[in-house]
Amino acid sequence: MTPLTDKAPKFTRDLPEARRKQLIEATARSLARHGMEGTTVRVVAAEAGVSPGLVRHHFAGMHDLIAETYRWTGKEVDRALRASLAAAEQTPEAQLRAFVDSSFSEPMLDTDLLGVWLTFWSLTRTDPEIHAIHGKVYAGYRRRLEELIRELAVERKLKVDARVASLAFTALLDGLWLEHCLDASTFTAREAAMIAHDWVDNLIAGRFLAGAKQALSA
Amino acid sequence: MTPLTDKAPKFTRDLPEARRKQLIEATARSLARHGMEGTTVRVVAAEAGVSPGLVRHHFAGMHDLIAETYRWTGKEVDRALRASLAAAEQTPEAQLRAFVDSSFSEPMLDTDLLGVWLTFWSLTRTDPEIHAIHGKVYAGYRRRLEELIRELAVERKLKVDARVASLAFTALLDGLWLEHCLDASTFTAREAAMIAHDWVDNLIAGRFLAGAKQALSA
DNA sequence: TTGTGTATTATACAATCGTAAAATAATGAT
DNA sequence: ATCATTATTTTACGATTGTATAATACACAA
Repeated sequence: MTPLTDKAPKFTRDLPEARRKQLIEATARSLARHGMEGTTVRVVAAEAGVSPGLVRHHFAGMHDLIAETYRWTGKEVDRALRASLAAAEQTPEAQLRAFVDSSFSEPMLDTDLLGVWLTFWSLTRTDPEIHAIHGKVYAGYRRRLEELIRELAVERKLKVDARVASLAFTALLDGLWLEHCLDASTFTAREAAMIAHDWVDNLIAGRFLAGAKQALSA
Repeated sequence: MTPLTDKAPKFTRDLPEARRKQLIEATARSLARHGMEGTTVRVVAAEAGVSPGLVRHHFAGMHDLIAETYRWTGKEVDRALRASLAAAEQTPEAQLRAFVDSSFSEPMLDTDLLGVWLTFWSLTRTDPEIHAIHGKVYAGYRRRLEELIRELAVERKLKVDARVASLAFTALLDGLWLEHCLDASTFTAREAAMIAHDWVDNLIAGRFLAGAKQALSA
């Protein structure tokens, strides 16, 4: 049974880049399934199918791996969003609609993503490095929305504070996304999308903060 | 220096109820400051000024203490909200406005509260007991809002789906609250309140899901 | 003042954590 | 075919985790 001449490798080597990616993806899966406390060096290694020691060979430590996983997840979400927008019609409204639709369909609806995101939000409060990453991720996230709303305002000749509108929009999307993923039994992804589209309807109709201008200087 | 007749007690006894409350509050502070991973039996005990062993004397275990802290925090938030509503005018609109205002002022704005809440949200995904508590807390939370919107609709003769409207409202509030507490530099609590009040404005004007009825049955 | 209950502390223990170091072996170059 | 590189595994260590148990001593009743 034991091969004499032919030897089966005990493990296969991989390029550092590829291995790092595998470990990052394993970390994301672990964070989603077991949370922060359940995500240990050994669990991640087992999930990736490698030995625990390999983690410290490719990353400075567990903390570094977590931070790197945040950066990767952020880029992944950004990539999915960007792809949806690219596939849609290149008008401000169509882009906003595409943003809504992709926010409430795969792979965004993956409840695992929320698990990962929640631990990052939680870490944001205590960890300065994670906090910095969070700032960058959300800055890009909102900058794009703000720009879309600004273009929409010009196109439709609307008087809207693009910054505040983008804040309201992201808050609504995040809130809907959060609560749907937390407990999908309360409302469907379709209802969430409907609510968000309705917000866009009102924005286009010039009904966002239409009568509250004086509240700003009050 | 050492007192001969007068003896200083090494510790003071307390009623189980009082001690449990102290430990729960210490747990909340620890969750806010150090997150889930940093909240250990010893840290909580130190925060409460008692010995680590006392935790297991009053609670079945660390997990039980966390769950109990969720129940307590949920009631505490509910109490603060209820007090604000009671102090406000007893009309549906005034009640909704009070709900908004108290959501973006002390003690709700306490960034520590978000820290606690985030760990609970995170636990909701993996822990069945925490998930059940979450369901109860949010059910009451939304039931009150749904009822207020229903009353508002009757009073103003509006055709609104109170259930969906309450979902949108809580999502907007939670999203604004979450993102403001995560990074207070992006927008102020006042702006958050302004956005939420604007949503109420549009609701009263009958502009919530005004043109999307057919989308429901599509 | 002397007991009695039990809240509280003190100590101990097995399990698991992140990390460090050495041993091994797969892979490409010579 | 042999070597050198280094990705990977293996083993080990100190620190910390939650929990269990025993010892202590506060508070109250008699």
